[in-house]
Amino acid sequence: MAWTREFAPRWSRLLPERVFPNSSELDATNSMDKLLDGLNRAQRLAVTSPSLALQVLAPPGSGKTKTLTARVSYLITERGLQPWNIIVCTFTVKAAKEMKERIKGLVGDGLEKKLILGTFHSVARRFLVSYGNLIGIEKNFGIADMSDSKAIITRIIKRQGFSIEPGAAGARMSSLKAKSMSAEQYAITRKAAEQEFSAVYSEYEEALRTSNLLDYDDLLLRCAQLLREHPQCVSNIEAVLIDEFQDTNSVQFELMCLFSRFKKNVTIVGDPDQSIYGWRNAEIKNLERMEKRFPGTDVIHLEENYRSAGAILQSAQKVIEQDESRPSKALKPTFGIGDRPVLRKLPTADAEAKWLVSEIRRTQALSADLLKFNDFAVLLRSAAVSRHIESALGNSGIPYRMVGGTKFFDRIEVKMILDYLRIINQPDHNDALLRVINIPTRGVGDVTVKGLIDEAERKRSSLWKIVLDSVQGKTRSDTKLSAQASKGLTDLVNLVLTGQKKLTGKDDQQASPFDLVEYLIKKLELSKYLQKRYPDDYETRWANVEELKAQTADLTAAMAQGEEFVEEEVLPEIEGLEQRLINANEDALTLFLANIALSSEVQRKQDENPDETQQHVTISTIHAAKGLEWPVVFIPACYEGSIPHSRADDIDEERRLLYVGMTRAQALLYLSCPNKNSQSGETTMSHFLTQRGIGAFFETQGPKLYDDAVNELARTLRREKPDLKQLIEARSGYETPEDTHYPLDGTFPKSENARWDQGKNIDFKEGLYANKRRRTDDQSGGPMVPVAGFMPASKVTMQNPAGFSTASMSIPPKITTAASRMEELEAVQSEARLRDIDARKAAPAPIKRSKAAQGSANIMSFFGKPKVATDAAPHPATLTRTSSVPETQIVPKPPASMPRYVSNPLNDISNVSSRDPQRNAIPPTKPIQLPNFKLRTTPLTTKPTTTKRVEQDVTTAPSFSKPYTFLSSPPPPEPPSSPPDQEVIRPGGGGERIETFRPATTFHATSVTQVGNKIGTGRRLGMGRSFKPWSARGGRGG
DNA sequence: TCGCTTGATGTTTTT
DNA sequence: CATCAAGCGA
Ligand SMILES: Nc1ncnc2c1ncn2[C@@H]1O[C@H](COP(=O)(O)OP(=O)(O)OP(=O)(O)O)[C@@H](O)[C@H]1O
Repeated sequence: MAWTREFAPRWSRLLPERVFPNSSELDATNSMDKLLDGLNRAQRLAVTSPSLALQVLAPPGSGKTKTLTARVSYLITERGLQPWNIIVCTFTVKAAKEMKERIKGLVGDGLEKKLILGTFHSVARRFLVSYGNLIGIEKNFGIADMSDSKAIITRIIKRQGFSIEPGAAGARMSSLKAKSMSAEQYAITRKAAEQEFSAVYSEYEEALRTSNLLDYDDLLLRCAQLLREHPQCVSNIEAVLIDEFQDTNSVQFELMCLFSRFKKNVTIVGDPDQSIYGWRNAEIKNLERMEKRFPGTDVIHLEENYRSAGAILQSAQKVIEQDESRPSKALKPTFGIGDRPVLRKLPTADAEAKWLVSEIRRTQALSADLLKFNDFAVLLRSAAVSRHIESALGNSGIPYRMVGGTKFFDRIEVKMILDYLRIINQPDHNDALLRVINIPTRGVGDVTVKGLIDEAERKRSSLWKIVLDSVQGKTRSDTKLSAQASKGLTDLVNLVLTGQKKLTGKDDQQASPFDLVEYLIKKLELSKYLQKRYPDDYETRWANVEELKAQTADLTAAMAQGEEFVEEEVLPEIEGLEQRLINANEDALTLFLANIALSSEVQRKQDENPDETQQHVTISTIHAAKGLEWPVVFIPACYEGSIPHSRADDIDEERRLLYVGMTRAQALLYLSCPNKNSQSGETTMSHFLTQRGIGAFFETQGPKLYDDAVNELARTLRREKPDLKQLIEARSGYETPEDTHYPLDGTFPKSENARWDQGKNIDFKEGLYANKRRRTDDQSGGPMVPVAGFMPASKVTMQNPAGFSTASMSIPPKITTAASRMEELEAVQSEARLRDIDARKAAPAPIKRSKAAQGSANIMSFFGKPKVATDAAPHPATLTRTSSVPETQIVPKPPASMPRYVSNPLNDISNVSSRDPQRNAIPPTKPIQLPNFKLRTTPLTTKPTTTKRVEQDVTTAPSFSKPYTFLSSPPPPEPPSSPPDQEVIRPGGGGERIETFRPATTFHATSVTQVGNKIGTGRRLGMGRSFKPWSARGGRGG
């Protein structure tokens, strides 16, 4: 009996069959050739599997993502599914972008855009925008980002006089929400002790409601609710595909089920070993739950690894195996064994950074430039440890880009403008209003604000309404306003109302988001405000404002292109269901703001031929590196407390994190551990790397890179192997062809004193390190390689002007875009920094390093590339979608030469190109179909006022051509002759070396952009208090 | 009551 | 470097 049950539905669990390939047919079908090309047998089976529910479980580098991509294409081209009936969910925006690109390559331009593809959150948002009204969600709901949430929580706790910590409360609420436990439910089951928390939870939800906001969890929850109550919203969905399934939480799982409710066609790929989001309530259990929920789920395992050299896999395996609860699985290399990974000990974090740079230089040189900057990544447990590395890279002129860390849109000066936009878009956004109600200061102080808030609370109304009423005198406000407060609020109200009017104005009057930003900047006298508020910092901050302008301009231009933006926003039409129409300007603003909230990282697709100058080393958190790969990977700071992180509560997850990091490497992997961290605490190497026997899997120093090693490296990377003669030349011409500058035991070069060497964590390594230890003597202390960037530099990687462009780029004569403006401003800064350096040389007091910089981001990527309108076929009407894609359509060939390897996984991040003239020149706007939309033909042109302002600033600063000269000349910070020992920390000096300058291309997460390699180093380091030698501040130190 | 300065404080990972 | 509390002058 059981079997009938089981058997019967079996067939119904198969895909409707157009082609039902068996294995012999697999390679036969012609149109499928391209699809299956470059896939192994298991992958092909997965791609063409007739099962409705399919799990592809496989270790890193086995081509899961590739397989998923191919399956999407297969469903479209071979199974005849319409792309708009397919939902593809990824975990990050970056992954979504990349997948879209890959699918585009397989199914041809256009189709991929019609997929419902994005992160869970963005897909959920799309549904809520279209159908939210069905469950009482107002159309213009905003998204509460983390700072919104935190502000709300803090406010509640403060008002109630509770003692719980806002951060913890937030995390707990999120955790409850991720499990669909509402405030009401929680209130019922709560323990007495949790009363406070329960109250905060309820009030938080209430606050979100009043502000018409959804937080991240709400997006998922409410979407699930929508689909539960109105399943017809997904009645068209024929297939659902999920990437990185191991990182889904239970609401996401439910969403997946709901999406696939009708056809029950689900493909997921994942790897339990790579589950690193448990802290965000991801549940690996979902794998089993899926098997239960979709009886007959097929599981396919992929085994071969196509990414990494064998030795890397072995070491990674050795790490992950330490988790004993894990079923044993092997990683099967398809490449040669390669060089063994390196596990390197160094004296300090600073030395570690310098060593890292020297290894980049060395490997580049010895491989005769087989490796470009793009091929290197530095992966970190936490962004905080990036500083040494950033400055070391910067000091040697290596361009880099930082992913993660403080985000562009979180910078206060940017956030401030955004908050105003949000208020204009949605005045009831209490917290946005609260944040800027007195910024710039307009005479509305704490007391007034408090009074207004209380009143709002009492009347259960929004802050905006109270303010509006009291200003317009409709209500005799309960709060007495001082004359100045009253005036200030009136100004604010007028500002917002005018903004709204502009936004909704009719036809010609209608303002684009870009216009609005300009309007705000002008009306708020932002420049003046920033100057006053941040005198030392003004240039940077203003540059950020300019960047925001540029971003908005990009958006505006993209929308002027028309359809794409609407297309990505709208869902397919479903009979009998009304969908909210999208097209007006207001929606553009809403979408713009939403995308900012949903993009921890935004990136732009890089042009096909990234020219050399865009090359950069990537610095990223391990989390953000998931799913990516690089030829050479460094994982510094492998000590207890960093990885596993001291605050982590799941050690296994930390181990997996290390595993994920290690498996990003294709050819070379370096782990390293400083004996002292930057807080000058002594460190113990991560116990993941000190297990018995693991030492055998690592080398203690960087690879020697003789020619056969380089050749193998080339093979692993599927690149052409360098000429032998070149290799020999490179080697003989290189000063330090071996990684021997730093003693292998982690002591300082030439220093006999090894007092930190005491005991505990060396015992087992003793054997390993013992015989090599005295090698130290050979080190006559040759010049540190990192400095090479400053040298005349004929030897080292001179192919790469990029490394030096930081220093030598010149500012293009007369461009008036925000971006170029910014470059000038940055130049001013470097000038300032120079003065700083001089000052410090004069008075060499130890200076504390200050924290890293900002980045910028490009929101544009959400709207597609602002390409010049080409001969593109006229788009079918986007709002009413008929099946505009003939099934017979033959899939266009992919770009003839799909490179066999993906040389740079992060290509898509780049933007540098985006700042190119091409981009700066606003694409010729072709008339759009959207009736309501006002065209801007020259959005990027700086307004005269701005220009003047900036020019003034520039002229008050000394000529800025100087810094560049400086940067490309011999290293100033320390006498070039100074032996390496100089960097030894003087006991009691408290000091690390003084930073010389803040490297050029710091990009943060979000950051994708332009500030690019072109800028003469914008960000400052070591500025902080010490910066401003000429200012009144000086005296303190002595 | 507001605006500004000063000093003390603190830092995982991200949709 | 950002945030926050405390304190002072207007
Ligand atoms: N059959 C194959 N032949 C050659 N190369 C392949 C094959 N399958 C995948 N690759 C390559 O292997 C690399 C890893 O692929 P992919 O990113 O899809 O792996 P993954 O399983 O998703 O990895 P991760 O779990 O780390 O995200 C890519 O460079 C991809 O092009």
